[in-house]
Amino acid sequence: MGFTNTLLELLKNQQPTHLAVVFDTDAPTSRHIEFEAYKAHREKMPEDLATAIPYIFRLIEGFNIPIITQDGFEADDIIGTLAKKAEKKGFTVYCMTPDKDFGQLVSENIFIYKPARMGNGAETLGIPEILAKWEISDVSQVIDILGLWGDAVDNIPGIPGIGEKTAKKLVQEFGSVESIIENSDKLKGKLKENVENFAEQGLISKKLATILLDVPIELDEKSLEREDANRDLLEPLFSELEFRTLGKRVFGDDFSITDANGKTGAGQMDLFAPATIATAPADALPEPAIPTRHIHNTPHTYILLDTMDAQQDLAKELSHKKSFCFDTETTSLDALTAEIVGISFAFEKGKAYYIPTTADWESAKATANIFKEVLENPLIEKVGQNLKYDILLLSRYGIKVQGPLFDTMIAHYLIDPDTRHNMDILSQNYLGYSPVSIKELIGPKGKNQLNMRDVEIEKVKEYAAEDADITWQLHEVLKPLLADTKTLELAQTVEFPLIYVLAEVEKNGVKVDVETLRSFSNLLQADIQRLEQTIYDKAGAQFNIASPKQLGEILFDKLQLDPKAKKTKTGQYKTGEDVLLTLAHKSDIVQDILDFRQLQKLKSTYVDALPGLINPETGFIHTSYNQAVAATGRLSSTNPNLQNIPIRTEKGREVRKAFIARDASHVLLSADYSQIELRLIAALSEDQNMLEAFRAGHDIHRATAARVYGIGLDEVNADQRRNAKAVNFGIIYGQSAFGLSQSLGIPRKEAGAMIDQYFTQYAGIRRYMSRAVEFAKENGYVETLLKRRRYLRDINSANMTVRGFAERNAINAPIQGSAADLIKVAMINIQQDIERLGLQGKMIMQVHDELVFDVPRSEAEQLSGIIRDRMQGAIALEVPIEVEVGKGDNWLEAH
DNA sequence: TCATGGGTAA
DNA sequence: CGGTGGTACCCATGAG
Repeated sequence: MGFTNTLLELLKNQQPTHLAVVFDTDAPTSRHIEFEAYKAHREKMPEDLATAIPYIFRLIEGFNIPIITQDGFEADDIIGTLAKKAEKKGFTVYCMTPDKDFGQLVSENIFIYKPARMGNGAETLGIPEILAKWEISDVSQVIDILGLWGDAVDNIPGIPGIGEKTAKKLVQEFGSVESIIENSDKLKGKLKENVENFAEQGLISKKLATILLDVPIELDEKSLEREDANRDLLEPLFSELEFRTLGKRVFGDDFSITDANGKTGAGQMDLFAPATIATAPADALPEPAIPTRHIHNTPHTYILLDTMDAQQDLAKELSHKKSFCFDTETTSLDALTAEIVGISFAFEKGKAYYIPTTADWESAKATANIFKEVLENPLIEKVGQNLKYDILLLSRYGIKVQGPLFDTMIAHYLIDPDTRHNMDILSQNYLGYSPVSIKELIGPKGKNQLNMRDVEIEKVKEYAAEDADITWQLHEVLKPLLADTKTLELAQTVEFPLIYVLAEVEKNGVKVDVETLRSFSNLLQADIQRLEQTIYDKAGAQFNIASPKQLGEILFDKLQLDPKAKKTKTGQYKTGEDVLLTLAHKSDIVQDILDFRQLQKLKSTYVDALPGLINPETGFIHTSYNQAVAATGRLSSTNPNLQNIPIRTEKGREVRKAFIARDASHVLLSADYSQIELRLIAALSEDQNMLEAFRAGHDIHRATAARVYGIGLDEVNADQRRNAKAVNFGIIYGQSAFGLSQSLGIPRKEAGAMIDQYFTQYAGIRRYMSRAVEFAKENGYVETLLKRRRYLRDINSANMTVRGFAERNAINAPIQGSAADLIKVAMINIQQDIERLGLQGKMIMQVHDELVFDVPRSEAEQLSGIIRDRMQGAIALEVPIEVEVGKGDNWLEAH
């Protein structure tokens, strides 16, 4: 589908006059001959391509596209050579292939064509885009970066210790791999060492990455001229593959599947996306690459309002608007300590206002309060980028923002969750406009970075007003895109209203008992020291146990615990928990090390870190929820991450005891969805057996064990239940038989048999899984109950690992994402009830399937009921939803 | 400051 | 034949 879609889109958008598809052949190329490792890599090409290729050829034949191959040369080289020749003849050339492969080729007439992803228009990458993307001054330097950094996909090694950032920096500074090697004396330390020791490898990598432009092949443009598609060939193919939508797109609505049964093989089919080359005469090119727009070459009216009269006039004007954009400039990124420096407003393209405030808190508050009425007006929509920040900030100034929201960051998160959503990138991509960088204003990150307040007001005005202007413009672009992707409703009914709830939860904060943590810390410290000593004694040496490097050397060099010890890619021994566990029987030092690690982790990450995160003003911990990072729709939590507080081990649970109610008159309520993901998979798959188990109120893991082992419910023993539980969870994530055997410590065959048996019993679930993958292959995305989308661009990849990843996501994203939908709806409804009823209880945490509240004892019962009802009733489903509500003085008791 | 290895949660 | 569930966050080390 990747190939098919891309092809259709190209034909439609670019309307190429000439087109060819280029393939590799089996014949060895110079790279194979010169570089052994590369050869090995290339020969590993998956055999399932073989099943796909017949379809591909039929498709290409159906579209009447010539195929070009050349023994001894790789497709990229052929395309490169032809592209250069075509360029000389005045053609505009589009290469469809990853940009890292073709970056070096891009020139005036050669572009990389990137097909549209849903919600994202098709792009052509020209010189400016490549330069910006790679941060280089010349397109040929793409291969220098690959020479240094390498490329895992194509098995190009690069130079060890040099990642993407370092590679870019070095190339910026020295220009090429050769020059870096020549000037290696200007480098320092390990970097210098690596460049010198691996110079040869760097050069080889560069050569491997270089596209050859001297393939002995002629450009016969006559033979590449486009011809009409051959319907007689394509129609049966589309029918066979069940490409209904595509068929309609190509042949119009009268196309229909003729034989729904002839679908054998479609499931395993793999349509890969070979590089294609499309050419069109230069004068027929519809749109030239747009030069980057920025503040200096774009007309704009940014107005500084520094008198109260002018500010009041603006406030009045805003009060008549249905919608406006606002943005605050502050002294810090932390909304709970930041102070306002100024506010900007925008409501028409190209025009914005900036209102500065003084450093004095009261006077800043007075200025902000001029806009209190419009900001609190429940009928006016507020547009912004990351509005949660502004809402939290303003709440500290006594302004309670109300009304519908439109957050451009979250809007884009719904349009395409896997990409980035910061304003600069959105502006570049959707407006073709490059905003003033914050770095230009306050300097680069570091100790010398200025405070927004230290910057000249004129400059801040330009920056701040531009921000509001861009955000306003983005909102105009993104809103229709939300509609196009059918996510507008999700945005307006769930994600945007949730912003208020999250702001509230963050503001409420969690109380932690510092004393509990301090004394626990001391206990841990004593244990850690004892273990340390034991380990030194057993090892016969003192070393830093927390250093994987030193630990590996002790275990495998000195103690020789495993002659076949595995190493990481940097040559260190692997010392992860799974590795150590397999060695536990060889020496009891291993268990000591594991214990040491556990305690050390607990102490440093939780016990000692949490007190430092208490806000001195409030005495509470205020985490920050990010609503736009997890591609499945889940929230994430930072500073601290309250979503990974230990619970599985005895000692870990101690940490939870330190999370307490705000005072003796309050208690914590913890409400937990029970097995929500399994219930959702049952509902989505409509598997009758699993639905029945839930409806009957059975323990689902026990019920599964009974089915898988073919025994009665009460005959299930603990082991069988444990195994069944592992399968249930494995299924959700698309775990393999190998994975299951690992996590259960049983032979792979046994695990495989269990999975087979599972699917026999729960045939609906197997059907759901293949349906999800099919849907993704057909549509390029999957969706949740509330139509939250996730695009899976790799779903048709030829690379088994990459494709497998996409396939697992196709199965998992709707489940995990629907669970996220559910709890988000519940959160909004609960918060509404709390406000409507004027309750004092507060929502203080969300942990994916759990909500925690800090409530007056007198409200505990009433709120428990509300919470349970709202969580159970969030979305009506064909499966009963169970919520467990617990109560206690601390989180552990409540959970 | 950055990369790496490791570990925690749902 | 080898590799074999995912995401997100945070910590310490080691070298700059």
